[in-house]
Amino acid sequence: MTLAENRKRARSDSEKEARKAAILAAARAMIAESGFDGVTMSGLAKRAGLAKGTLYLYVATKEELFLSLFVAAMDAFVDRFEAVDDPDRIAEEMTRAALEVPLFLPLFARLVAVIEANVGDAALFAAKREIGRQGARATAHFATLLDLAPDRAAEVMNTLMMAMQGAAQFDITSRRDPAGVPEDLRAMIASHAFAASFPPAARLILSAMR
Amino acid sequence: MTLAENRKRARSDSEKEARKAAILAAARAMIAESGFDGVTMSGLAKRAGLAKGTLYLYVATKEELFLSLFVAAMDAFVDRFEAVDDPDRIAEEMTRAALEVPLFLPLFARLVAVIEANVGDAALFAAKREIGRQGARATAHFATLLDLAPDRAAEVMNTLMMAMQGAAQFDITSRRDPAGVPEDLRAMIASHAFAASFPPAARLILSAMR
Amino acid sequence: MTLAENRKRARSDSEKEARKAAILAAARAMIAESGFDGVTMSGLAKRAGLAKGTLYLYVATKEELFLSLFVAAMDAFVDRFEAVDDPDRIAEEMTRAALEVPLFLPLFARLVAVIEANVGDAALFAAKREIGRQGARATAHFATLLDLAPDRAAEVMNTLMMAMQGAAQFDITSRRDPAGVPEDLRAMIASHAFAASFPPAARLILSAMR
Amino acid sequence: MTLAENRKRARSDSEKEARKAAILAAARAMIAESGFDGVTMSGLAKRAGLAKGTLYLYVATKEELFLSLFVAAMDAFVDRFEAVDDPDRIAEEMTRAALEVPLFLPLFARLVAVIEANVGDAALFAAKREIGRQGARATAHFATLLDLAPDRAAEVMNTLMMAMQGAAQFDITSRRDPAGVPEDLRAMIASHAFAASFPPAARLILSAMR
DNA sequence: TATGAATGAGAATTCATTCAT
DNA sequence: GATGAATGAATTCTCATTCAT
Repeated sequence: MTLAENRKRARSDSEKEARKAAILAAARAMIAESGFDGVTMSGLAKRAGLAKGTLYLYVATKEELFLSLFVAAMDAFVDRFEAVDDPDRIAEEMTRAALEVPLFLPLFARLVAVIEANVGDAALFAAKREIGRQGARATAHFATLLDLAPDRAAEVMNTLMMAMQGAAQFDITSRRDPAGVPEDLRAMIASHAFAASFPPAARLILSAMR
Repeated sequence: MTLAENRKRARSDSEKEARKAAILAAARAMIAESGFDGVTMSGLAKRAGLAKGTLYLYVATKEELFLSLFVAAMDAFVDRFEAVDDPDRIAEEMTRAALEVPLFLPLFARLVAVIEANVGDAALFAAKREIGRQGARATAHFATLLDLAPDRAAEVMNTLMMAMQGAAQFDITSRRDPAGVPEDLRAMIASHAFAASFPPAARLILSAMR
Repeated sequence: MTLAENRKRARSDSEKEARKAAILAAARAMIAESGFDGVTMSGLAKRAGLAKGTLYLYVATKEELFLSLFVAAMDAFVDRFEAVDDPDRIAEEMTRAALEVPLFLPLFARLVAVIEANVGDAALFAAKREIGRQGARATAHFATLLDLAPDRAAEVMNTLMMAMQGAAQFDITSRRDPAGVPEDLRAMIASHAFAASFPPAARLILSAMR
Repeated sequence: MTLAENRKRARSDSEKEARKAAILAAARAMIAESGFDGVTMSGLAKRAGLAKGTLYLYVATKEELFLSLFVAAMDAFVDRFEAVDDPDRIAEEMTRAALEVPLFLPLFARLVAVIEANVGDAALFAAKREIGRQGARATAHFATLLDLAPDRAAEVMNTLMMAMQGAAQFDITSRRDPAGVPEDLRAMIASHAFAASFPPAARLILSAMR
């Protein structure tokens, strides 16, 4: 392998990654602006400054793109979780992290029923592996934090993540119709907001440790 | 209700309800056969022995239909939950009920991200009210069973339902690809099955009561 | 024929006519409110306080209904034209009458391309006869007014009615988009208003008489 | 353009225009065969040898298509009008041109009540501009031909075009039911044929110039 | 006569994805 | 690699009209 080849390949690789990153960024912007249904491949191509065909050189499928976004968001979420060092603030910090990592919650809520349902096996399994690794990372930190046996830590962590999944769902509903909600349903729907629903659930689950 | 019976006009209210029920039944059959995406309004009309236009007299939208199915399933689920009388078997009985009420879990998993996302406000709010009532019913029984204060019961019940929502999601994944799963992912995916994931989570949550 | 029968029949007939008139009135109101496309047979039935099936006992077709409305409007228009007694004000009075008889212009504009295109032969020919009579009535008055030979009067009258038909068309356009019209087209579109376009054309045509 | 030629991608602008022209041609053929209502986007796509989606790259709406056809016909009509050089034959030549430019009359008759009613603003305004230009062209030639002041020429031209609009409407009726017309209406309906109704009207209008 | 449940044809349209250039 | 023209499957939903009751 010559230096020239090397350089060329390297340049091309970094260019590719830059492109991919630009595409993901454009996708995030589109989602923020017009929601998940507002993302179309044509629109995304335009926004990323690419031709439609070119986009497909970097992204195999729209759902695969969402899956990439989720994996990245999950990664960021676990990063933040690993930074938690006060065992008494786990529920609060998980809540904050979930709310603050962009798109983490809405992507999590759509992960299975929407995204996985439209993704090829290869991409799905690759993502599963990565998500598994991230889960293990979180579980390990959790075990350290609370000084738990690995199995026990996994059990609690799983329960927390299930509850978070559920809370992510309810959160979608609670964002619907800022005002158009009938009086009698307002309180119920407001209570579905992630910031309101998840912390008590997490605390309850964590309290089972004592 | 047979095709022949269907043919006659539903003049009274009870006939209309019977027709609506027949449509829901046909929908359940279609889902069982070809999954949620396999349900089309034309196909459903044919299967129910109705003209397309007639179907629309009873069902405004495919998603509204799914919502009706979920409300019915939720009702059946709560009925079964109310029949539980042994406080030590709550986790097991919830699991059984969830698995045995037809379509309860897959509808629950799709409730927000798929169904609610495509339903008109009116139908959504009506369903929310009904679901709220059912939740209250479950909570009341739960409070009796464990002799809890209403607030405390609601908190635990909410947490259980969130975890069940999450477990319902993971369950979808675990049903994917009976065999085509790579060796290294098999265990993980198997562990996502509702029957495997929910009971320990439920037990953990309930254990926080003691 | 007994008195009783007579009464019954008479009552029934007058009831029928009252019904028909109520239907036409309801149709006029619906058109005024939501335009021609806003008129649906269901909506009309509801508005007229009838069941859909009952409506069809009085009106064979939606377009036949519009045709009835036009014939009535044309009748009113000719009535007003017959009241004109100053030969120097023909153009002005025709314009006023056309604008003031409710629905005359929009129905006239849609008469052929929309209404006749969807009407059965029987109804069409009946309407044609009636319209022919009304035309004759107008022509006769016109001949008197200007002291013209019948043929000559018919020729001028025909030309006036053709121009009025055209002006009725353009008038529809000019009512479109009160404000959303681009600057450069505003003058043109405004000049298409019936009140602006028809009088000079009528005057020009009438001037050929001198 | 044959089907085979159609198959290749229209990359350059001129290729695109050729494709658009091929679509218009196919539409004309369909109208000739089965009337305006016989034109469907699917049918048109098939006939033009294109996929439905491809058709939509070139034509946004069926009505927009008709509008394009009218603009083209109007252009051809004005071209023919500009070739008229004998001021004494204006009425005759306008009549011939209107009858001989394919689809000019039926499109003109449907222009407002049918076509414009179903076209988006953008397309409508673009067409209006073009039609305005063509009208100006006709008016200029008319002024030259009769040596009229521009305003006066415009006034007469407008009147002629209004009458032509009206005559185009009546012409539709007169083409209805070759034979099924009742005896007593035959003469009236025959007299509505454009060739019969427009020339005297045009002559009358033009006679006002002398 | 009145009712209103049932009918059903059908046409428009979108957008993810492919592939000729 | 990049481009963007071409593809086409697949579904929704309306509403005038009919007809069983």
